[in-house]
Amino acid sequence: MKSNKYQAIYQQLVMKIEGQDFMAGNKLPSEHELMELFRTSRETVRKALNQLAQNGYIQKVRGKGSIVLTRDKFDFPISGLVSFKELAEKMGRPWETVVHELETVDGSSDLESKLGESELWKVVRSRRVDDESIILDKDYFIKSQVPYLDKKICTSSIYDYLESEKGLQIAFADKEVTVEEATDEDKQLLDLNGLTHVVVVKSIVHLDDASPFQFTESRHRLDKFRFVDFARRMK
Amino acid sequence: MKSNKYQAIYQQLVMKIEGQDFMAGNKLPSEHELMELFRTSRETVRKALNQLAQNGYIQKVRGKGSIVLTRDKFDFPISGLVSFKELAEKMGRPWETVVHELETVDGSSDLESKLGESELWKVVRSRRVDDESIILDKDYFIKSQVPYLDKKICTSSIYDYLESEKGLQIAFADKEVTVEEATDEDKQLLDLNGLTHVVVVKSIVHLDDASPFQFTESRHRLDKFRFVDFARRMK
DNA sequence: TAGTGGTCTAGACCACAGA
DNA sequence: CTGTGGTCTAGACCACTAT
Repeated sequence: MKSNKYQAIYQQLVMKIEGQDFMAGNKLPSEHELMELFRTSRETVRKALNQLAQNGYIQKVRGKGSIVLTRDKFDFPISGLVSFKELAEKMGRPWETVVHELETVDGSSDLESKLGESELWKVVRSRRVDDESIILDKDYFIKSQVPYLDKKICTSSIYDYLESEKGLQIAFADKEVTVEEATDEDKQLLDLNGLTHVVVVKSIVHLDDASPFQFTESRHRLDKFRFVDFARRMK
Repeated sequence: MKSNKYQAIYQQLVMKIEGQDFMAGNKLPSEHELMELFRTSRETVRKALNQLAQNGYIQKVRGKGSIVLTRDKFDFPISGLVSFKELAEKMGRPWETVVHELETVDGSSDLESKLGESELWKVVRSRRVDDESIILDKDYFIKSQVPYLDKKICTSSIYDYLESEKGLQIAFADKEVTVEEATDEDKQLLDLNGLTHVVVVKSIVHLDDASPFQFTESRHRLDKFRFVDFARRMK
């Protein structure tokens, strides 16, 4: 997809690792060997290797080499930016989205301070898997960034629409995970089966130019929640 | 501390950002300017800037510059590797650690597959803040990596001991966050106040040479749990 | 000692934003 | 058009691991 040399090298190495051509526990070819193999400079090889290390494929050890790590633990990777649609497709489960609200609101002072705008879209959706509503998503979008929305777009994937139709590029998100008592709204729109609490993931999503454009509150049924993180000590 | 040039530049820029010398929303000096300012090459400046971007201090935008981000949301950063001691000190609260178990065990087949060893230390500790036990930590260390442990070390910080006394360098950790029903042990050792579930953070910690050496299960009281994540779309 | 990854340099060309 | 960041090169020296 990308013409970048180091990304192409990264992708080829990922395929070889996932295809077990390079086994976990073994060492990757040295930077010098990869340099000749891909007919490129060492810094370019190193960019690809750094990306592999950041994504948990290898661990680089000075004087030794790059060790391939086991990826078994990552059968269900949610770390990072993952939309419900991507998640559901990864799980290979039939899923469904129900739109409960789609309206324009004036942001409360709380939301305004986070998004810096007052005209917002409010979208409330529940997510059904195996005939149970297990996630309640409450999204707020800045209307100047997202002038148009309809029920059909909300039912499929708003992100797909924004990226493909509007050319908006999502860059990064701050997330906060807590547990709260279930509200009346939660009890009404989710199948809680008597559970008294929900896991709440709040996030602020930013665009490529660093401007915030979305605030999301995702309320999960306790027993269906799982979050995977890969933390790396950066020196 | 480090003689690396790019880390020194990174640290100086962090100080200037946190000291508001560079204000949020404004742009950092361009790479060319920083190059002359620090009398170094552009790639070295870029290494420092990439580190700033990864840690959420700036957002780099092609054709424009590097924008300083607001850090208000990060008043309570747990993302990454944070020991209970670091966390408690950051909160500025008086805290206490109670050691319930400290013994050698043969790893179950489940643990062995994760750590690849059978001789393990098992340490069970609860963490008290404001006279309430809110976290139950169950740690397993590989005995060949950590030959000696005693109650005193467990009461303060095992990590401090390992890093300063044994020279072990922690490199990265895989974490998984879920919610489980409280066990009898949870009810006994935590002040649950009738709560029926606990947040469970399981993690595998690796050393610099990529070998796993610790498995931890950290069980948190629901209402005292908070996890902050900073996810960045890597292209 | 030979081989590994870590840092650093001085240059080059490209893609993009803005006046 | 100029200035910005993104990629790439071909070297150099250093720190560490193994033998």
